[in-house]
Amino acid sequence: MSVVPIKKAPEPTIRRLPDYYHYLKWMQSNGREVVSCTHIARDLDLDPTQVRKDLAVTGIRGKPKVGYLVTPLIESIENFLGWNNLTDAFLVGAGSLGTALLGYQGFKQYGLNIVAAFDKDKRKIGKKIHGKEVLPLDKLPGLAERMHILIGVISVPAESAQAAADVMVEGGIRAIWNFAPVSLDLPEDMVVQNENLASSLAVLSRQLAEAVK
Amino acid sequence: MSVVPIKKAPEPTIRRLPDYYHYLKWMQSNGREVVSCTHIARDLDLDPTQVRKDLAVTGIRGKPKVGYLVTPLIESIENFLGWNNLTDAFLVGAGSLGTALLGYQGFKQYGLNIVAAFDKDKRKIGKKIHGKEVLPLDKLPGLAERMHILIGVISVPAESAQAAADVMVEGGIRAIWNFAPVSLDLPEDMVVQNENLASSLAVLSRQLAEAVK
DNA sequence: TTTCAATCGAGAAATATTTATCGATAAGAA
DNA sequence: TTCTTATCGATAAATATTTCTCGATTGAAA
Repeated sequence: MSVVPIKKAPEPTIRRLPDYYHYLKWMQSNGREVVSCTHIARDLDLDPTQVRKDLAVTGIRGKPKVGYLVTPLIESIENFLGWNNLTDAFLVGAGSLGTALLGYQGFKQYGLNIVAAFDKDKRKIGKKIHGKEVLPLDKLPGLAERMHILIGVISVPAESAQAAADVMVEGGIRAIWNFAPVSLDLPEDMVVQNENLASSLAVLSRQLAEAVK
Repeated sequence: MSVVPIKKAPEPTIRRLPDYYHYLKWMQSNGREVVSCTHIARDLDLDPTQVRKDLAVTGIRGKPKVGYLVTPLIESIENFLGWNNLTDAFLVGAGSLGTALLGYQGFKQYGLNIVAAFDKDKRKIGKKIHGKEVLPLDKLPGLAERMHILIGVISVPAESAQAAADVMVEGGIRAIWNFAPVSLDLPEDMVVQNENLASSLAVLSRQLAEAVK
């Protein structure tokens, strides 16, 4: 009965939004001021109607014969994805993957700011990685609560992932970006995204097998 | 008219296969010999029928009342995904992401073996990263052809990605795993998987926004 | 001013994917 | 042996997503 301000969009659409975003940023840096779905579709190898529907979920409206104004469209996507303001996050697992994630500056562009790293390995604790100190894992709940951290990144081996997730839940974290290849057992109201390099590789392998058969 | 040995499976199914695979490996290491879709579904939070259909694409057959034998099921998935034998790959872009990918031992489990890295930056050329020498980019086509390399990994910044892809095409590479946030313009018969961290982050951001609204 | 072409937005149709239903089968208990 | 239960495989139904169609709108050219 209540008005729902955030209507749910299809996941495939949300997944394509960053592609549009990068494309539009590119257009913008080239001085382009307007762009139509037809062109976006051609360049990104998609269906024009699909592009139109995808962009529509962000609330933007285009003009017939012209298309969309690039800058407002970018803002609309940023706003829809919450990429216009930084959200602080904690990372657990300062191994090679964790180190790479800590060093990747690009996340800021996507509204994610990893402010601290945690590990249970005493040899790693105290070290600085890309300017961020590695803290003992048992400090996470207290700090997360105090700093109102909402997002956690898990980059530990599969066998430690559930424990890392539990600590995050304890600290009041609401969303987990999980790079470990396991499915986490979490309370209903938690949000999870499993980042699965294996999945993409699976699709690639399969398509390659079909292509060279 | 010809018999097609490799039937095409839905992409969502292929993407879930690695999850089953990891789960089954875990079951196997726990000494489990049989497992049913019902159990897999419960543990992985999926629909039992969906699990059954997914596994069926790999060609396995289960037994009523029992389920599937774990080991043959694992082999069936490995076989379907081509993970039972290593495919050599080249990587272009020895920056921080490239370094992380070169250091990640897990890919071997997924049939991918990165054997060499390439970069156009002279300061990086000649260096060894995780035991693999960084070679000049212009050597790629010749080497790829000679070594019959089929898979290329792109971990360069967005603006260099198309050039990297072109070099790969020139060297006869057939499948590209693209970590740069751009859509590549490639010949029809090339296979591409865009690995988009931004996509997952987009979904995570959106779900978090909905959850805390 | 009128005509034309490009594009949007909305809704319909087509396709893909997920979920439900049901008869058949196999293992173990009665 | 017969009954019961868990599960499979196949098919049908439901849902989600993509693609198509078409009238309306806008800007630019005639």
